Amino acid sequence: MPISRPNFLELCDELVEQDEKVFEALYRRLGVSVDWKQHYATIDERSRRVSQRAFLRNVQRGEAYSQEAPTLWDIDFRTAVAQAEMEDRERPAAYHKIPFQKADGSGSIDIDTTRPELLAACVSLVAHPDDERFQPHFGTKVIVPLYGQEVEIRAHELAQPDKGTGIAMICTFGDTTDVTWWRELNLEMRAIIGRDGRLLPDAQHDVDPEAYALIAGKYPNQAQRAVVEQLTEQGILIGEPRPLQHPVKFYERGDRPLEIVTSRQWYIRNGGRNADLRADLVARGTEMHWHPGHMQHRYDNWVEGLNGDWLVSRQRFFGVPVPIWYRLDAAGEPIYDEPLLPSEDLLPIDPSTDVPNGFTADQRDQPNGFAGDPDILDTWATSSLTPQIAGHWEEGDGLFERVFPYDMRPQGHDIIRTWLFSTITRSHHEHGVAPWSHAALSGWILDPDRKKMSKSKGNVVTPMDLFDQYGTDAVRYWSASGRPGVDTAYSEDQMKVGRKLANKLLNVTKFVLTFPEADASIPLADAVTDPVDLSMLAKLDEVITEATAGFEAFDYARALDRTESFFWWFCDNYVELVKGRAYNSRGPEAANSALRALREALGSVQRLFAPMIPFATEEAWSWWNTTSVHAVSWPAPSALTGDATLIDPVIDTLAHVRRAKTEAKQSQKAAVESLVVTAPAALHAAVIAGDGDLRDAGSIATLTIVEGAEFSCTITLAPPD
RNA sequence: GGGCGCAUAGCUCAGUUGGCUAGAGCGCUGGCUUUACAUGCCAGAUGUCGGGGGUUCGAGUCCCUCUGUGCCCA
Repeated sequence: MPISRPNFLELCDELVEQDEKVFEALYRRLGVSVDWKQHYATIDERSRRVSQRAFLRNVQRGEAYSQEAPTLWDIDFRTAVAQAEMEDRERPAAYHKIPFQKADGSGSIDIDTTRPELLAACVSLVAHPDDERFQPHFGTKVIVPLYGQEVEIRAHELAQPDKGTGIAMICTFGDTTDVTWWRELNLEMRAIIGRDGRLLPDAQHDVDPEAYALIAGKYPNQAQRAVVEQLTEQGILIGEPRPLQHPVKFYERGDRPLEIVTSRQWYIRNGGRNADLRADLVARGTEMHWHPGHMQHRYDNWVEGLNGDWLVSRQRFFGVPVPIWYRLDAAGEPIYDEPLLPSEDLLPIDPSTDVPNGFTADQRDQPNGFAGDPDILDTWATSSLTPQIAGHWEEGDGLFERVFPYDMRPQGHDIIRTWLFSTITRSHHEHGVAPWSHAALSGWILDPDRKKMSKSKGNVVTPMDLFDQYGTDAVRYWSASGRPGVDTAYSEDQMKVGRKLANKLLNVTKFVLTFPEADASIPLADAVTDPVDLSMLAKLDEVITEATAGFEAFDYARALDRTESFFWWFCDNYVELVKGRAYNSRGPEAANSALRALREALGSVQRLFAPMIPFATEEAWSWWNTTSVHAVSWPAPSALTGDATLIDPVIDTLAHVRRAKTEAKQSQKAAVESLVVTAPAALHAAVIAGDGDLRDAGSIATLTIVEGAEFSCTITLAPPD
């Protein structure tokens, strides 16, 4: 059923609206804290306006241009494809050895080709200029088998002497090297493949029409069979075809090899044809910090390896229209050199329905009238403007001036060559700066076998089910434990660990809050007096410092790791150690020191964990605060005078006691008749400081300290009841 | 073929300018009904730090080389 572009866009908008709701629900569930009033869709009105405005500016400054040129073309999608969307795939092929008779009758020259079906498109033979085997032949002519056209033998450095027979045929066009040769050697055009992927119905000039009729209208692979059959029947083909594997260019979403057809397309200059611009864009990359740093190499390699400008027009329906019309001459042919541009205040426009200034609708597609550009801009041509779209560039509200250049672009490393590079290119052209100061590249989520997840493999896991099963915090915990830029294997085991962590946080909070609230009017430094408590807070200070440094270096995994290690130590050792004192075993002042320290640590830990496990921390925080944990300030070190290492021998002693009970298969509650700690004199003060807590935690009747070079404990358990 | 990574316990990984006996979690084994938590607690076993060479008083860490593996590009 035919449908107009506006109607099609309308249907797309409806679908987008539905999908947006699904995604918003997902992101809200994930706990992403963004301003939901600030959303946009890649194709909504503002995005179209910004995209068209930026493109028109590029056109006016000469950074965008249209050109009739050989273009990589997907015959199924019926559209041109940009360099960034191509990939090489190994495909079986076969060398066919074919002799070309010299035009002067002085013998023949053998060539090897994987595409004999393109003999009818042959425009030259080429060998390396230093190749002595062919030097005598340069400038002479040969006759193409079957089709009879005469072509000249040329020299070019890209010809590889060790490939095939060392001399290749140039066709318009078999591959991208053909395009280079064609351009640099100023060869004629003898194209035979059409946009539908079939061989054109009529033979090109100089090509024998009868021979060509046998392959006209066929797909290349069908034509190849026909040509090989002919070559064999006529005894031309030398030997059997020799199979080989070689890389063939595909559209990354396509199923059939790309062909090269000539068409008019829009390009944006990206340095692919200009070394100065290329150097400028590489320099933009050095203006930002890369996380991790080695990702910058990928950017540099990509920019330095570009071999053409950025093809931005696409022959598709859904997208931002190229905002251009063309005047038609008396014969109804477009005058491409003088495109008609809309004024910016009319944007966004659709040239298929809107009429350029000075024309009327009935002049559309009429001689001396106008025609709209039928193409759309590639999705990356709009995505490359996300800073401008999100920041309301030239939308009159002043937001852009406040947010641009941005602090950070977070994205996957697989789209450095597309999203990241194209964004830098547009920002360079439009604003003359790098669009942000930090690029944070995340790795991929791999399946448990460390394979990349993809729809085609069917190994994709969607998050919503995992949120239901393990809780959002658990999924976030797992994902935050993958270091920046490093691929992370999907692991439900890690999610279980995250679930345990969230649960532990809730429980320890509940426990600490069962104790009466200490008098908060007394400064922390005056209330926390016990060296054991001060030591714990000193350790916490180190953790806060390290976690903060981790975040500042974009290493959230490190921040999580340090916080988590401290937290489990805190629960299993510190809390167990001071529990008795908190229960008032040694009087209110001693208890108060522990209670203040416990709450201080809890408050910091909840804030340190808040970015990773936002829901459990918010819940736990709400039990004893009226604010949101996500709105309060980041924890700062307490800067008290504690010695972070003082508590270590105390915990070590407790571990010895626990081990003794475990080895005796006794409960940890079992009574200890006597504990003798042998320790170097330097550790005595620490053990003495922990004496009371140790007695409580270990149910120890008598604790004696003696001097000795090696730390050891002698434990006598009380006889069981 | 070029570029960039990775290789540490059965598994997933940490190990920041080289520095005591290489760590964690999971898993495994054994024990503990302990008044925040059995979604818990205590303890235990497991390593040629991929191979080789070099620098150094000292190398998982730095250099060279080889092997394996992954990504990007041609």
